Amino acid sequence: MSYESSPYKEKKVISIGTVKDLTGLSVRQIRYYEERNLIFPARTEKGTRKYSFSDVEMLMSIADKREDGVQTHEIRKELKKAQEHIQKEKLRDTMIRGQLNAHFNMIKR
Amino acid sequence: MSYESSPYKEKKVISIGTVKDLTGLSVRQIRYYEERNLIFPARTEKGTRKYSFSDVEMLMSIADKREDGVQTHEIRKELKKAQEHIQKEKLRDTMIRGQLNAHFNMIKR
DNA sequence: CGTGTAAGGAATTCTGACACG
DNA sequence: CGTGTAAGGAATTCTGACACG
Repeated sequence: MSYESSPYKEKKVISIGTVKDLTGLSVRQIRYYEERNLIFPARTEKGTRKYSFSDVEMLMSIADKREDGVQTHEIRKELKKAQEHIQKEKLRDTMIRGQLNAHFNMIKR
Repeated sequence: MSYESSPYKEKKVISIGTVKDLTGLSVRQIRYYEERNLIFPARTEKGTRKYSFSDVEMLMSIADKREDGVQTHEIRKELKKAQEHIQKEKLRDTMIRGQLNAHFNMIKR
């Protein structure tokens, strides 16, 4: 109950025009939400943006919040909080693993 | 042990240039394999091709076979066979379901 | 058969900027 | 703040065709 792990969901392969079709947002809006650090598309060597399905979902969530009058700055804060939460979870997992390993090593020797 | 069901794998959102990068094939080759009915990209209203991750995987499999000297015509035949097999599986499932439903209905009444 | 390439045109994407409310 | 738009340029994609082995 923590990780999404479809290999396809995170792959950055969708160009901005397709993202526009998928989300109903304008390319202007899509680029602007990037400027506000809400999404982080990859770039090809030539500089064109590539989005993942995950990015598309995030954009739809942003669109919902914007419709409710939430400002990008607020959305940014929520996002940061969510990311910190994930970091803490990872750290906790790492530490539990460390403890378990320590125990096993004690037993084995 | 029958169906692939990631919602993302089948969605046609990748343009031909990205498919080229993903597969290492030339756009000429990618279009040619379509002409030979080995892949079936979608088209946008403007006519540009859109591929799914599934298409990308098929292309990689085609590339492997071509390297082994298999002609597109042969690959086409294999593909047709595989598709017929899937059809039969679906039919069998449908009939089993029908039988089961018939049984349940008998019991219920 | 399978692939490369040049040709011409249409559609896409990019950036930086001005406009508006 | 959030979004539209016109501007200029670069890169993408499309089709039909000729070339080659």
